[in-house]
Amino acid sequence: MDTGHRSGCPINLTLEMLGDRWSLIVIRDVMFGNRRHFRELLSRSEEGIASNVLADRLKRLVKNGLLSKVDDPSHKQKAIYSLTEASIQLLPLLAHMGAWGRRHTRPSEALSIRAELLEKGGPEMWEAFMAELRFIHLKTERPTRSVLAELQAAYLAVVARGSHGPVHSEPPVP
Amino acid sequence: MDTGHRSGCPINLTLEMLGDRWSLIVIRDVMFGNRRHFRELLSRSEEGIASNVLADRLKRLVKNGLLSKVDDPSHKQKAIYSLTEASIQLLPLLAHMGAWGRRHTRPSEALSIRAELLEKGGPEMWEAFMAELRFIHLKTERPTRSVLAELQAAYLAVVARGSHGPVHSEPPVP
DNA sequence: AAGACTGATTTCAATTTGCAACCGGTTGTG
DNA sequence: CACAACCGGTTGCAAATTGAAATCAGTCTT
Repeated sequence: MDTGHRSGCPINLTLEMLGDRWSLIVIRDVMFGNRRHFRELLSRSEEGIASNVLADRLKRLVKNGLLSKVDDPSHKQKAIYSLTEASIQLLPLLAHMGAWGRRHTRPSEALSIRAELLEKGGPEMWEAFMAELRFIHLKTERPTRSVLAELQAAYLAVVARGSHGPVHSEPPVP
Repeated sequence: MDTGHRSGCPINLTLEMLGDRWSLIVIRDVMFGNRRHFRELLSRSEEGIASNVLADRLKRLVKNGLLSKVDDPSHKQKAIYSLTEASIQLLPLLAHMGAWGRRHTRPSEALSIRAELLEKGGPEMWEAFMAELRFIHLKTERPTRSVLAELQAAYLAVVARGSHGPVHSEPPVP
């Protein structure tokens, strides 16, 4: 009865699914940057993922139920990637990861502002964000609060204030 | 001014430090299993890390300030690895990871019980655990509550109750 | 002195990564 | 209609990383 897993520990199983250098970067870009197409994920990310690695990760993430893929009706060749309930529930994890990174690494100021906001907002803000993500990706009812807009506004304010990293019309993810 | 990093995003920097299949497993074993020596980490883990990979990860983790290494006075060749404040602060992350894995993967019941307890205990329990970890690894004052003992007891109770995975005199980490 | 135990290192094959070029089909533009 | 730009990938290849097993020299126990 070999399941192909190293162990049944929930932390280990999570690590087997997401424990590499790119999977969570992709999910972060979809979640915070609302990148929904292959090319957007490929070229509009700070980190510069290679196209073959991106293709492989998207395949894996879809297979593992962390992303869903549908055809874009407006363009026969386009695919739209969406978060699933499972990946939406990764938000607290990403928030903690951002908070930890802000304390224990040397992040750029501009790219930290969202992590800071998300940490200060706490679980209440996370719930609001998750509700918004369900609206965007799972077509549930539109919530009143837009955390995405709050984060975006905060980022733009920091960038406008000084020279804190690269300026784009469409900002990078936190 | 190339820092050698892909980007200054706190999530990315955290991923550069911990985003691989083994680093967090090692920290988990030190944290929840109180494994402090090379051999303990090598042979008493469910997942079976290879010795060269373990040696490399320990080196990296020490270099990055997530573990500290001191000589064991009782044995000239022994080294004792300890958590640092930075890695102790990874506890909420590991707790979330366990909670997510419990919901979205198929973990074994016995190995899930600690994740469940840690999730139910919430931030209050995490703080108590972190205080205990500071006592164990950073020699701060002994706290009254021992979360480690609570988790251990719960695990042993589940194992005793039925055939839920392997039985060891020293149980694996959650 | 024997033997087990310590934290590793070595060797080698297999896998994964990063990089660049490329692909056939689709779309918007002149 | 011609054509360039764009679409989600694929291919080929070198370099780096990983995994498994054997090995090592110093240390402790008996």
